[in-house]
Amino acid sequence: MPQIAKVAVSDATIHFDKLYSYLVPQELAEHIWPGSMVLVPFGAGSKPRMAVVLECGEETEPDPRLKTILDAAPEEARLTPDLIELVHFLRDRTFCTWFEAVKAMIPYGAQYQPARKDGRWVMQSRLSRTAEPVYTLVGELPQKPKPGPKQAAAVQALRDGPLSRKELAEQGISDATLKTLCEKGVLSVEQRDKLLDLFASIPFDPRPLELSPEQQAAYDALEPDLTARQPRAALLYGVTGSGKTAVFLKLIERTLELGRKALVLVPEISLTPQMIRRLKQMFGSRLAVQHSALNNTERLLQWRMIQSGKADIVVGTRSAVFAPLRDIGLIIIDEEQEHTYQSESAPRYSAHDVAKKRAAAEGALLVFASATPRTETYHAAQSGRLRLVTLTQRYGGRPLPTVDFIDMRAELAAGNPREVSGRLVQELKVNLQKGEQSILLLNRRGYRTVAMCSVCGHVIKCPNCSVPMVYHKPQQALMCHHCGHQVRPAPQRCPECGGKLNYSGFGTQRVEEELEQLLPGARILRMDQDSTGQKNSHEKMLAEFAAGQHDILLGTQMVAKGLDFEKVTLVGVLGIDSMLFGQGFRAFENVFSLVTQVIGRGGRAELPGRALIQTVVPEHPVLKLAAAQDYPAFYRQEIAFRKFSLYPPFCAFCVVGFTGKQEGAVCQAAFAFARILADLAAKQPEIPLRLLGPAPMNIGMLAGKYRYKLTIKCRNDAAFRALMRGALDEYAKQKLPAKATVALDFNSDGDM
DNA sequence: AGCACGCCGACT
DNA sequence: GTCGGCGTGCTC
Repeated sequence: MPQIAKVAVSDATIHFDKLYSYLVPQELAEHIWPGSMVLVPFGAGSKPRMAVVLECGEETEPDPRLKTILDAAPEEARLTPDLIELVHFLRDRTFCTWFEAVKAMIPYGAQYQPARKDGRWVMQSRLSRTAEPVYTLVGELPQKPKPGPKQAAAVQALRDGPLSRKELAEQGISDATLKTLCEKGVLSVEQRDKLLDLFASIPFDPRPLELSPEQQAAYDALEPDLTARQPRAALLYGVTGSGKTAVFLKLIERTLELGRKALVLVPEISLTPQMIRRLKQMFGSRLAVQHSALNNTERLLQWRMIQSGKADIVVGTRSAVFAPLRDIGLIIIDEEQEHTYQSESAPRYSAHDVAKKRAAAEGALLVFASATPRTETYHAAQSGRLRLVTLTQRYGGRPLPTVDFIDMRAELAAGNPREVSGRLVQELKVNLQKGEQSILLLNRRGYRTVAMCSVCGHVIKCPNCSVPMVYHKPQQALMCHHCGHQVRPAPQRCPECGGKLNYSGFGTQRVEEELEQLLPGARILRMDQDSTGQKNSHEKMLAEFAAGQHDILLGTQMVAKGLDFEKVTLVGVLGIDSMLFGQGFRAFENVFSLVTQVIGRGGRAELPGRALIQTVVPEHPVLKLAAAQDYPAFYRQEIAFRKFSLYPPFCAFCVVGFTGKQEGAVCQAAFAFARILADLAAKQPEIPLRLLGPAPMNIGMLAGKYRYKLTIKCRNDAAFRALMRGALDEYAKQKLPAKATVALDFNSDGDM
């Protein structure tokens, strides 16, 4: 009986994304299972495409038009049954295509591409180098023919132990130097699997965990949920500096004792090194890592390590939630309020939802942790759907920093044209004299943030995006922060009327310059996307600051996170108002979280901390509550607002986005979809929903594409999703989709 | 999205 | 009479 495989093909769009049946050739029969990556002929030209098998079966009389699978990948590239289940889950929840879901779960290196071999189409791994040369010092450097400085440096670098070619290259030692030294017999070289090298420098140094009574109580509250082997979820709400990590470590330890595995998610790469360090010290080499700073090979090898059961703990960013771990007993989502847990491109999933699904499937304990949880999460804890565990004491009983507001209206009235207030300058000087460090937060990069005509009021916007362009001093150019478009040199005259352009608004570059003038000799470290361009520079900068090489750390929200700095006693918050009045229903929550975090950076060790917040609305309740670090009060206020305005958690938000190059077509598509949806919804009045729009998105044009949205306040359940699926099918039947692309987003805070 | 099939204007 | 314009429809 002929074997049939149903596959999902790559590069499908939503209106032809379905499972296609193919004949399985005899010679591949052994290799094709659900989850197999295969190569199939597709379309009129039967061009080879990548696909993944989702169902296998037999048919007595298959459709004679069926084509035959060309090739299949080896077994190690196969999706496990639980990941196949997640593919279905993602497609159902995020309205992505089958293959988009598959791609999100498989690292690039495990993906394949079509290639031509001996006149046949085969699939080829995108990666071939899984090993790298490692050099070991085996002899002394002969002094006779005087060695060059590079050779000496190479020998010096290898005194502490073997290093890989990549690590040596980072120190400026070339292949040629290494080759010569090998020929001289000073070094030996061997090929080594790359995965053995990752984090080898961190020593295995387990120490018994000492928990404070409060931490122990938190652990004791969570431990029964861990041993229950049932789906359980909890919120570990702990104020900044209360030592949530110690509780995580204890829980992980217990998970491993139970013979199960642990998955730890962190919001961004810059926070992984610390988590890796602590886990590695405590648990040794059975730790795998998944995040975007790994190169493709590293990522693949870590992935294979997980898949083959050689990892007990996985730590990583959002996509690590798909790690092919088996028998997961514990999933931790640290800093759960961070928006990086939401994917902003297809599949538009949230790590929370995937983690919930996995915890349910595995009978695992899922722990959300934060000092400033999302309103939805805290609400779930309040209503008993999550176990609420609280840590209220700062480590070592340290007091909260004292917080003062600086009224920038008064500052302006007093004639200070600068962004940095007189009071803040005074305090910075005090810190400089005492040799203590300061952190300044300004969540805007660049030098001048607006270029406006003094005559006609025209604001220079990006030609591809409807956002003002920002002047960057190093490049002497106007730059678009969305698409990267540059105008160089920055114009002096209005392109509309020829009037003089005024540059205003403050970015980190400008404030850095002001501080240099006001505090001559101060060592200022500016940290933003422009200054952390190269790989690892972010980490290096934080390490330098921690080592006391700078007096002031000035930067965007990246300064609010990361290492603990013992000598920081002053925190300044600048330009927070624009965020406070920003769009999206999460604006207050985001401000509260950011301000709370950055204030918490100060006064961590012996020295007490203080913070200054510059604002034109010092009476604003969100700022006041952040200053008091009073999350429960903030929550009470926010939940009331959410309830009154019908925002999550009291409803779900579904944003349908329409993008395309012709505004007319995009707008028309949005209205057509709204019509279709309204008609369908009218037939099912029992499904609660409210349609808002269509309307242009907040950024009406991005990278040359017009953007419209249709917002639906709804209940995100199976009935609603079925309704949306129906609307999309109907929409696809009409001819409009050619000119506008549709995308659904259930995680949005009002825009896309 | 690509690609082929299909039915009307300017070329040999 | 033919080459090619891109409208329409399908992709196992």
